[in-house]
Amino acid sequence: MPGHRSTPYAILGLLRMAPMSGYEIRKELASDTEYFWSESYGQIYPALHELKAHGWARRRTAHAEGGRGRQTYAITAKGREALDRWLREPPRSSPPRNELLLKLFLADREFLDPPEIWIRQLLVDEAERLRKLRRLQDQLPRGKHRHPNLRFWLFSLEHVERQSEAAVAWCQKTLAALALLQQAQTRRRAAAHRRHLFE
Amino acid sequence: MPGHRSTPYAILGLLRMAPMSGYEIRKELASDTEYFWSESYGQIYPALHELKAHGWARRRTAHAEGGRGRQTYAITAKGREALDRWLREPPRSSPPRNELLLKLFLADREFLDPPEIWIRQLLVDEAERLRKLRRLQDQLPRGKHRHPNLRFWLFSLEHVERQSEAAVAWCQKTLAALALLQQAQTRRRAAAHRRHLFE
DNA sequence: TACACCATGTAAAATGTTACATGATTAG
DNA sequence: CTAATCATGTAACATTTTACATGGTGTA
Repeated sequence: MPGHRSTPYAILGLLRMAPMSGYEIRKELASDTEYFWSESYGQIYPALHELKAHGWARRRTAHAEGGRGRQTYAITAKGREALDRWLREPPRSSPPRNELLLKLFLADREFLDPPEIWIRQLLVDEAERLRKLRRLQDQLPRGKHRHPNLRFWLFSLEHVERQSEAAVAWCQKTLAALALLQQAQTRRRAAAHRRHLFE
Repeated sequence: MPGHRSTPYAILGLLRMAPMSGYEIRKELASDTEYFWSESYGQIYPALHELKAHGWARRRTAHAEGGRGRQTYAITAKGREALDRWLREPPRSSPPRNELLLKLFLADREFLDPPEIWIRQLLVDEAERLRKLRRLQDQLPRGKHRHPNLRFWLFSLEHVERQSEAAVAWCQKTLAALALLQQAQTRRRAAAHRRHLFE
């Protein structure tokens, strides 16, 4: 497994919890880890083939001859070793890319309305995310979920929660600041209009 | 300019502030926007050629015949229009990918030391980032920098600042929780050791 | 029967980083 | 003279998304 790509390891990590199909992996990633990790089918299926080719996972074809049925993958001993090695390496952080902040940075004076709409939208989204997150945090400990390391999962969710809270607070403060700027702009324009009328 | 790639527009945005060379663009992106945006040379130079091909930027070859000298790019009227259109579109957000949180999620019970080291490191990094950020926020308003929209730049920096603060708080809380877990683990192991001795 | 969802996969395009090649200019 | 920095660029590789193709299974 060359390169320092994390996709195969993310999948391997899920397989260590339980044998799974590509479709199920997708679902897990779209629910349990949606706040900090995701993969598309275009990544998952090729990665599963690689894992099999490396002997890190075993494939079992459930019912139906000819290979079209459901394919379940299980981690192997070699796979466990590889996963352990990877888990011990320090996590890599990706270069920051936040298009909203870039657009704010590049925006022109007098360009107030679009940012206001985006930030309002972000506020709605983050508030909704926080609600879902807190519901999940509540359900997790008492729920049907038996994650091998619930405690660490909760650490991860708490990180996301704090990021979301910070985003909400920023939105509120920035919307207030924008409202003041808009008032000033409106007054300036009205004054210009009056000057125009009486000239 | 096909696709919804933001690189050419980020560059165009810088060119609207002042004509610049590829090298200078790199430097701006590595200082002014380092906290929320960056580009590598491998992106910048091809993008500049595309901008020129689209008539969104004009190139002037400074001194030296033969094309090897410094190449300065300036935005054109068409470029301004394109940038304006792009700036009005809502920002796209990228799917979340945080390898630290993924590793925590995948970690095994009893696997306490590596996460502790990573989080300690993150705490150091975020604290340093906060210091630099706050120094920048202080210098910006009174400094030599005459950004066309200082106010919005500060909004962006404030977003990063709040994210950093949230990260620092999470690190501290999580380190404390980990320390408790480690103590419990040590006690468990000592007990096992005593059982072993007296058996 | 039709619709929703289960399920696997590929190809192409888009996107991005890294390493390298090349040479000029400037400060000590 | 030498090292650092200025400066432009390309090729190879790595990564990721998107769109498409294909068909099964359960249920109203």
